[in-house]
Amino acid sequence: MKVRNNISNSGQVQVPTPTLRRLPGYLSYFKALKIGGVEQVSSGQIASVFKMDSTLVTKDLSYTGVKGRTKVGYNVEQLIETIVRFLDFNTRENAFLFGVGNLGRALINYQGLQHYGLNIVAGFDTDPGVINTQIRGVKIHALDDFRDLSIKTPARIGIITTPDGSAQEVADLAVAWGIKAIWNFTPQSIKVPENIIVENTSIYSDLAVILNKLNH
Amino acid sequence: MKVRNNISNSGQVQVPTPTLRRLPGYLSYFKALKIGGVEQVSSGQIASVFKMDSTLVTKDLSYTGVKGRTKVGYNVEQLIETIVRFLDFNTRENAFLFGVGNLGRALINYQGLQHYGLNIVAGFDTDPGVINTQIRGVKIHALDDFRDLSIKTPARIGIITTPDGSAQEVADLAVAWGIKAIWNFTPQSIKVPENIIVENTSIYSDLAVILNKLNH
DNA sequence: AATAAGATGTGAAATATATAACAACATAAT
DNA sequence: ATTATGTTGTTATATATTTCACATCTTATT
Repeated sequence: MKVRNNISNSGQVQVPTPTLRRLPGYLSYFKALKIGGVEQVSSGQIASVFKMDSTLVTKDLSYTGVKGRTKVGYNVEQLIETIVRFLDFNTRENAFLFGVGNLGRALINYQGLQHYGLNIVAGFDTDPGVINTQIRGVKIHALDDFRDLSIKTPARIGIITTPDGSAQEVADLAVAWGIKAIWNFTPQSIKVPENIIVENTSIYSDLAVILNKLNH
Repeated sequence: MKVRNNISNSGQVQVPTPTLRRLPGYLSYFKALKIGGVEQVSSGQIASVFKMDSTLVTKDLSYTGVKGRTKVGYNVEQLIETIVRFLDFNTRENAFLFGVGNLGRALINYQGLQHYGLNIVAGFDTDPGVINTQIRGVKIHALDDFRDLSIKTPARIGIITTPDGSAQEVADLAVAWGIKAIWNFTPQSIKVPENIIVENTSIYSDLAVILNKLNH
């Protein structure tokens, strides 16, 4: 008999990916509540904002270990702290960014990522026009300097925002020099060794869903 | 007894959202194959590239109506055409973009969207510095001009790339003047009437998944 | 004090999605 | 021609996720 029950090998509860993907949305809402001076919030309120079932909210939150009080709801401050810690948004994780085009530049400029634990420590490109420039204090290097820099300032995450055609090439390089997880913003599918994590952020998937909802 | 069986009211088969989200990925791969001169591809090949079960690939493709040939596989050209039509990437859908910051600019510059059926016809902002400028032929207007423009050149999709705080305000305006679907790139949750479609593109969700995989 | 009402939290049921099993078939090899 | 093999496509099973039902608890009201 196979037992899974959301328990992984290490004995930790395996969080469903859909839950993991919803938590940052809640978090943003809770932060807005805090700014508005709200101290308590119920699963019903949350559910109505996100148009979902309130018990699903409860279940999602229960994974983080936060405790609510009957008839009162959850403490906003506590929700924020617990979720931030649960998602590792409080730890500082270094990342390299490959491909400083419009999207790459947008990501570096996006202060949000820093507040969510992601520290882009350097950018890389092949265009002499951007090499040695700085964006918000992040220096852009020639791709050839990657090896040296990855020794000096190691990073586990590589963000790929190159033109589609270069994605695989850059990914190979990144993996060769110690990147453990690749965040791929190109639509290109990337082949990596078994132990390397790849997360694809596909704008086109979202577009497909929108168009489908609009037309059907 | 409730019957769902993936059959919607209109009698059409309801496509699972996960399938819908995977199809653009396949499409990109098929386009690359075509450029490489490959004419046939099997579900097994596709599955190995995307590290998934081959029957799931078959199922996904079957929704689009494309037919493969036993022992041969699918015709690449045919796959591309069928998926493009299935996802409505061949129709031209107008969109307004609100908030011409780094991300907004990146999206307008991103030719990809045009090739996937999305036509950003105008940008809006409140910053006098960008109003009346042009990005790749897309004119940026004052937010106040939105009403007039939405009458002249109607669009069904509104893309929100404003600072978080303005998202709701802009969404209200967009809905008031006829936008049917909102593509929200801010982490802010947005309240809209029942009949309006909202699709949230949350970078933080992807980040949460990456960090979770890295650390657990 | 007792009762009512509104909330969390949990275990069971229902639904959705993915995997497995296999039949049907087309091509290549013998 | 016949057999072997690889591949599609479909039905059945397993797993994952969401919803439902309800017990429990906390506060407010009578």
